[in-house]
Amino acid sequence: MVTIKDVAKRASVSPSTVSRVIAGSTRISLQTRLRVQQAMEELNYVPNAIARSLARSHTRTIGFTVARQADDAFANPFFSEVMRGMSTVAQARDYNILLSINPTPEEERDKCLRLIKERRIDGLIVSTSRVKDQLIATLISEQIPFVLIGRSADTPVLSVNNDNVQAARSATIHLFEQGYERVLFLGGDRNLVVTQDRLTGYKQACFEWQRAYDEAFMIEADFSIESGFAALEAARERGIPFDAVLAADDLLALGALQYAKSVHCQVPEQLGVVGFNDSPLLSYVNPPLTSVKILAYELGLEAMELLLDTLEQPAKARTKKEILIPSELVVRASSLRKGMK
Amino acid sequence: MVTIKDVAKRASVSPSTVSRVIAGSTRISLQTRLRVQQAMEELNYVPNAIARSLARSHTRTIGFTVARQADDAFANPFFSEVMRGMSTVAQARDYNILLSINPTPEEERDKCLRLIKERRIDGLIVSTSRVKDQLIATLISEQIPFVLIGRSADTPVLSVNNDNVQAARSATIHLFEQGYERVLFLGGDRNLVVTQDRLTGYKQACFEWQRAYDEAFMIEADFSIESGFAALEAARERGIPFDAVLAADDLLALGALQYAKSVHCQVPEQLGVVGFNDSPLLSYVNPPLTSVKILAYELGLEAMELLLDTLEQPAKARTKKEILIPSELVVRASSLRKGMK
DNA sequence: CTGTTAGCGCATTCAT
DNA sequence: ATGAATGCGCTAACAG
Repeated sequence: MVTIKDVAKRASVSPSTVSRVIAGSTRISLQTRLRVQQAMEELNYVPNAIARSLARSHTRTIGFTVARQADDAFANPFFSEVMRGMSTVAQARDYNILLSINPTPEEERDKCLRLIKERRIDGLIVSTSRVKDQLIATLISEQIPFVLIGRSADTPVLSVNNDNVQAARSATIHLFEQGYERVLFLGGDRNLVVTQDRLTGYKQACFEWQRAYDEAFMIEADFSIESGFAALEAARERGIPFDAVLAADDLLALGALQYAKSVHCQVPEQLGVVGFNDSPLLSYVNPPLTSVKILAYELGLEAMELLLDTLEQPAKARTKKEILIPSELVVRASSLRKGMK
Repeated sequence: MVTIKDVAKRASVSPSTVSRVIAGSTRISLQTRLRVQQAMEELNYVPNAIARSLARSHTRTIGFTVARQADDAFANPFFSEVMRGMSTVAQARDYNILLSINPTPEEERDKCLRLIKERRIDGLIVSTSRVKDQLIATLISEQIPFVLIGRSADTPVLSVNNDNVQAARSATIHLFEQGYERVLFLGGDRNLVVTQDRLTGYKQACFEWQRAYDEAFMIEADFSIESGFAALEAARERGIPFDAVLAADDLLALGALQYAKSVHCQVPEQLGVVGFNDSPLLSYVNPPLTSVKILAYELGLEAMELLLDTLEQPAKARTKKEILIPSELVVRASSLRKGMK
């Protein structure tokens, strides 16, 4: 392995001089700079990032953590897109990404803590938040630099989120405008902040349109087609009337479609359905599904940008910035009763 | 930050002793071991992985690289699943994963090389291979430990692959069995080894069933619905007759479905369609799409296992092991002319 | 502008 | 079984 010493020798300077040209110090004569650079090239020298990290006590690598529980998620392209976004700016700003996929929130918490304490990462991007999020609480109390993709329900933190409330509200109103009377909210895990926010938006729309809201209108399900199906079946059995469904995820929405088929109920004529995430194949299901498109790539991008800014200028970190990324309702047949738009 | 010295002091031993109990050395009296362990806990000590890496000259982190070009790919859950698989064994064996997403093969090559030379990673998992793959060639000549997910067209390397040839063969035969006469191969980038292997399987089936094969039967497209659509339209315009399509990807297959719809051609009656990857929503498109299910999770898992084994026992690395993961044809309506199975 | 010195936190000889 | 000494490769005062 070729080290800084080898370069120094070849350029007939001291190691510190080499270190300086690597760091791009200005107080170096053009002469020696050139000589050193040449030596580096001739020797094919690449600085050892580990040694560097040890000396400077930071690593230029960012952790990205996913609690695999919250992931229908990891099965849909959402995370891939987030990663692409993060990667783009990481690349541009010369950072690396360390991936941490964990089966449970507990393991996630321990793993992240360890990564930090081991000094493997300088900061963290967290991808899902629950109501009393252990990870976030720990991160705060340990003063670990991080940004959340999503929203923190408890303490304000640096975060970039999509406008779930607004999006759910628009989607619901869209259904009302299409003439649906009783919209059900078909949500995922109640403890996820996303679910809560979407529910809030839904309620808000109900309120604005002066539609009755009842606890029974919120039905909870896992993020799966089967679960969505089952939830609606259960709702019907309990005698809850409805002619539309706002699903907090496309899989759930698909479950609603399945349900409709099973009870010979026409979509969109007798049942309107809207999903979340705008999964790629959605235009090809039958009927094509209306869905809220979320800009996952942008979420990842902004999150990384925010974190790196914070890391590089700790002073600015005082204000707990919260970035909001707008989403878009992609209207397709499954919610178009009036054939309009 | 609490270091090994702090622990040493508190346990009234030397730093090297602490280092030994961390490493699990046997030549340590139970007494002192206990004392040290207690001190570590009391101080909440976690070894600095960077310092450790520098001293031992390896990092216990593995790079995972994706050339974003080959990725329809990154848009479908394939990569997510691969990562989950990798992550599972990494976690179990106490390794970390460094993510590298690159826009082009060239940048990918440079980035990976750099990660290695910077000593950030001990080894690499590569996710797509092309015909004269620059990355792989470089990796070999630089003697960098890596395993390929896929197959190397040029030199034998450590790899874990799914049985593309066999899978394509079975899928094609399935179409023949269903009574289709002229099946077209709708492939992605010709330079991808996957494409080639699937084409080989397709040809093999043609040969076995004594069907004519012509270069014109292989049509190339990007990994997108539109491109698949366009490719079939072009084929028809060129007067190539066909009544079935084996698509090397689900998106392409969907393009075929679109095409069929546009020319009022019934699927599966007048056109049989089979895809690859078994994307989650496929059962819900119309008609439900037959597709080859690939065990991406297993691919990632085996790849990581293989790489770590190699890293930890360099001796075994001599034989260029190639693991094959079987896939499964999931038959749905889009290819079921005879209503059988 | 450049060289010298002293760590960064840990692992690993070599003694004892 | 344990301690002292040295080095991993680089950065960062401190001199000059």
